[in-house]
Amino acid sequence: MGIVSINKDFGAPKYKQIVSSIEEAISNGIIKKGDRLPSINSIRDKHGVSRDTVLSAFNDLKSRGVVQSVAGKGYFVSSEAIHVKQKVFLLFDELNAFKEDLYSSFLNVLGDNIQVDIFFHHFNYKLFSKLIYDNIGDYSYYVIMPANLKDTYQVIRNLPSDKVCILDQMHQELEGYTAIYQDFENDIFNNLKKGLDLIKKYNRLIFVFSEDKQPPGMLLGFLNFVKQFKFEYEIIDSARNRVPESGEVYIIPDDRNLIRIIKSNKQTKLKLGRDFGIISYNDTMLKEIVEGGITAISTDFNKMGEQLAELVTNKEYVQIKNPNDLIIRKSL
Amino acid sequence: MGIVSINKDFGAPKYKQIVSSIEEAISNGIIKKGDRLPSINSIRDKHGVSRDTVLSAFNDLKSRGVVQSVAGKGYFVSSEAIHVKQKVFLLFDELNAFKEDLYSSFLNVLGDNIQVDIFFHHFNYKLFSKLIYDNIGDYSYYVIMPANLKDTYQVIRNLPSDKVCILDQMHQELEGYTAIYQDFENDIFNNLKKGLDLIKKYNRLIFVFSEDKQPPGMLLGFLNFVKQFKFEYEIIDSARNRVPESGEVYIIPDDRNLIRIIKSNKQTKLKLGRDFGIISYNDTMLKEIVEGGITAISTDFNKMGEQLAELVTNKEYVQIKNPNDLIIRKSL
DNA sequence: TCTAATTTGTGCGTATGTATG
DNA sequence: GCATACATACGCACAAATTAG
Repeated sequence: MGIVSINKDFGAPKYKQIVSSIEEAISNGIIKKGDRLPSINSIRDKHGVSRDTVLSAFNDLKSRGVVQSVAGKGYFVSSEAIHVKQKVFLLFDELNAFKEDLYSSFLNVLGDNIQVDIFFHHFNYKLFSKLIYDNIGDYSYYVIMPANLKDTYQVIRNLPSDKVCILDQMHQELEGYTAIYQDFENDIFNNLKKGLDLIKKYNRLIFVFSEDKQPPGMLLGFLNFVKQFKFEYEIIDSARNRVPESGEVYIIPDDRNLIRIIKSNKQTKLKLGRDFGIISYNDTMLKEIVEGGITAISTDFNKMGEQLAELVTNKEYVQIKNPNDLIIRKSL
Repeated sequence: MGIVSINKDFGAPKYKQIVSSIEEAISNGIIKKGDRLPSINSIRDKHGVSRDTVLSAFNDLKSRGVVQSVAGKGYFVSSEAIHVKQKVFLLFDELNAFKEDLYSSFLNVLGDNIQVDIFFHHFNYKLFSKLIYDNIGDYSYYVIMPANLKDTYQVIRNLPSDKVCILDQMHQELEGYTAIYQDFENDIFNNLKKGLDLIKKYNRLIFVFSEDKQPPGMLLGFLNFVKQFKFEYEIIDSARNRVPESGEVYIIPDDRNLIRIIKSNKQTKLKLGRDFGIISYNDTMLKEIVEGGITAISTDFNKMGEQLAELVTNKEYVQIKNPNDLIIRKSL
């Protein structure tokens, strides 16, 4: 295989494709400072392009100080400092408050010369698939939050696997990819266990769980917990029209349901954190002060954003479990 | 046989026949993503139509994201999703909680066959400018939130003015454009006036105003109010290290400062809504329940999203002042 | 390095049919 | 019947990008 490749990217001019394939070879360490580039004529013959096309590519690199030419000898790499402008494809499920932290810490750690484009699939497989197919080859890195969509591997495998990072929810079929994920099953189990003493004040756990939005691991972890510690429990998919009763603890991943419960409790005389409890999911600033503080099981979205930025810049192959913690406040 | 055929359908305009024959070729798999379309001139010669006719057909496909053009090379199929009838370019300032309502009601009213791409300029003029220049001609409608960036007209005037809507903050230089805006100066004045009886319980107004993020009209409206009703006042740019004192009312556009004030008040014995007051800006769900309810001056973001969707589908030329209201809760 | 061919991008002028009031 | 606006269609000219020889 040669260093240069042309016609991977249909839209780009040929000379730019030559430039970027050489830049890539340098950044991957295939060619190093002092190495000779293939001659102009050899590239012309091998790829069937005009001599001028190769020349304009080399001139581009030369004007930027990446290569130097020596008459009668050839072109040589003179600097490995290529400022490849990176573009990152960031595919979220939906827009919501706690992505603010993730996104802004991601951008802060990334440099200014990296462009990030955001997309949302809204839990719609066809849209998910279209967004990825339409953008194959256009980005230097793909960050994908598959949420609980199934069969995403069928789409994702069309991307270069060294340029993909799976975010938040991990699926078996995607095991081979770089990922920053939450281990929902163990996290909810361990964090409930961590709050066991406080939960024991109550006698009944209500999990507000929607199959469409929440990951299945959450449910499994919850069920493990109630079985192991022999709690009475109930699973409901919405808190609409639900009025809390004494001795109940609500575990609420979705903020709309959180508000429903708190508002409907205004009718009762129950005191939150004494007569009934709430454990929320995904911490946001406002939860620090709502009703004196809402207890939350939450991953550290700032940390997730920072680590993601490091992955994008360093292109390591790793699977990172993002830390998750129980933040105890007055609602429990 | 060529890909394009004209005069099968005598009723339809020629450019639309070209569009649909290309769509048909894509859906039949005759041309695929990455393939080059016949050149404009070749279609003109082959079918004896004007160059302009072919061009308007290609522009239609381009604005829908089906094809992309590369100057000097040709038109290339970039997406096989031919059911997308419109693509909308949506440029926000930053990602934050209340945009959730705006965005989701916008999408709900828009049909399924309209694709929306979101971008953020982060109050950075160079980024703002680059994002627009990079996407000229690629969308059928441009929704732009200039925030308080200056000289945006220099960039925006390069877009077709009938395909642009200015969102939220209006500037004099952008007066000619379709817009859904807030009249910050009058809204803050009128809403403070509406809450006058409650504000009168206190004797000093503190406005937490940052020039970088908040629109200048807000400050003007506030100053009009304190002058007309002879309130003592103070303007600070951050609530960091600020501890509320008795008799103060805080007007707080930014949620981080809101939280700072509420948290720092835990040190004091002051009761919110009696000893000191808070008026927040931009209502979100959680403000209904924070500290028993935070009073907010807020525009109706759901309404804004709905009206925006109507504008995009009907392409009317209007300037709409989005309704704004004082939502009185216990914090005042 | 120069010239040429091809292609897109843009602007201007003109003409025709259709819908609207 | 008349005036106006709009979409459609055509022709021409020139600029800029790409590629080839």
